[in-house]
Amino acid sequence: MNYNAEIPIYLQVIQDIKKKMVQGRIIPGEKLPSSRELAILYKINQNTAARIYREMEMAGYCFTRRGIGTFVSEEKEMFEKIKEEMANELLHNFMTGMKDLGYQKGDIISQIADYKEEKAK
Amino acid sequence: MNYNAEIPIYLQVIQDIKKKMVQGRIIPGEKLPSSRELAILYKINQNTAARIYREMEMAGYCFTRRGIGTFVSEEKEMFEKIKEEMANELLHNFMTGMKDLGYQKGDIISQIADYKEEKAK
Amino acid sequence: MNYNAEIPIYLQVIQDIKKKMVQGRIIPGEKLPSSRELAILYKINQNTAARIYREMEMAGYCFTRRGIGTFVSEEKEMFEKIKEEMANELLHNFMTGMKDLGYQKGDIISQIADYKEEKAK
Amino acid sequence: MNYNAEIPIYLQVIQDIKKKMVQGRIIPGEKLPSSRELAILYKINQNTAARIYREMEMAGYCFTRRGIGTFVSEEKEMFEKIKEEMANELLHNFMTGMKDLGYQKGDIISQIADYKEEKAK
DNA sequence: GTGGTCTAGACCACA
DNA sequence: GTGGTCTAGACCACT
Repeated sequence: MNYNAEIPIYLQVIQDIKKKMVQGRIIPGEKLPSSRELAILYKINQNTAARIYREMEMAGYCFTRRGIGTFVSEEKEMFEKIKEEMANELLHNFMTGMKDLGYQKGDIISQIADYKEEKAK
Repeated sequence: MNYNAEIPIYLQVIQDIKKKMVQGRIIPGEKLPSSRELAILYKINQNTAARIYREMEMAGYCFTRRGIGTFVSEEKEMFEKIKEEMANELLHNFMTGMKDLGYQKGDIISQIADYKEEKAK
Repeated sequence: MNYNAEIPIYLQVIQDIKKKMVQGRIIPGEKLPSSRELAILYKINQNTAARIYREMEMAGYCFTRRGIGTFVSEEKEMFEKIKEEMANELLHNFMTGMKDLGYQKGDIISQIADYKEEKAK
Repeated sequence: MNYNAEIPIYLQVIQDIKKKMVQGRIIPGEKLPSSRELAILYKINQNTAARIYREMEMAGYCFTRRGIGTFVSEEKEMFEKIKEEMANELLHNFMTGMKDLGYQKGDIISQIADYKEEKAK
């Protein structure tokens, strides 16, 4: 994983894990890697890994059993909620940005229709 | 201007200036405020203001004449280029994000059609 | 038994055993379960179970006969002493806490009079 | 400040600060000590101090301005809420504990009426 | 081995 | 100076 220097690593990893949840690559109730493993996986420090799980737990994404491990929340509805939240945020940022640039909804839709994996910088 | 605590202020200001260029509120060749003035305008630190011009100059958006000031680049095509670049970046980030979440082009277009200034957090 | 994640399990178990002594559900001289059995009973680790008896023995609540088992202390007065100690500790903690919050004895008594199994988080 | 080894230091400090808020020794909107000062004040590490403010901010007790400092929340109602929460927790723990020991409401009230700064272990 | 806390020390962005 | 993040390394409680 390549980290964006502008955004805290722990947030980038959380984003990545949330994405995996939404995509179904991580399922409700599943055991997550131990914080030590997570640290190795993402090439980060163990403290940072611990912080990731701590924040995710506070957000309700997972829960923890001392000495056993960290587990994905079992509430399936949460996965849908995460998906919607992430989509809304993307949509809002995009639309606000495009309107600031002077594009109207029609322009935007046709640009999307034409969109073919173009590469942005 | 309200700053987002998560993103470096200098980037938010650069974004704002670029937006003004694209919208025609800043025109090619125009003299930009001194970094001291910029600092006051945006309520930021002078170091931050200096950094903004440094970065914008490196990106080719403006140039500096010692003792006179900082000026917007005179190449009009650049304005179009900036607009396209910004739009492409927005589009690419958006599409990549949405596809990561599992949305198809059709879903995305209909969501945009429904979009009505919803507020994301 | 539901364990509170904030407090060490061995302390929670000791508390529980002391409670049983005070309530008369464990009587003076009675043989206590082996640490293996204790571990199963409370769904805890054997090391934790061993620690519990070690700590209780140090406090004088029980004694161990090698090869035979661990027994509740035979001194009946101790049971009364434990009860008083626990009550005093509870009372002291409570009163100190409430006074720190600015409550006077009168307020406190009326709050207790009103108390009806409210649930704290 | 003497720390209880059983409870995380950061929680003990948060508790202490909350107490000061409730007692009016810290008022709404007031600037809190910088994390470096807090570290010295409480003889803890700067990271621990930072964590304290981070958690307090997430709980809504204070807010932060980068480069400026951390400030107590300006919502006065929150102070009352904290006081009630802390009192309820104390009350609940106390009553549950006393009832487990076999005391009835009447006994408890008379013990409180007799209470005179006795010292518990 | 697993989560949780803590310290020490460093670097960054912002004022 | 102020908040924020990160690493490295250590120790604890629990399985």
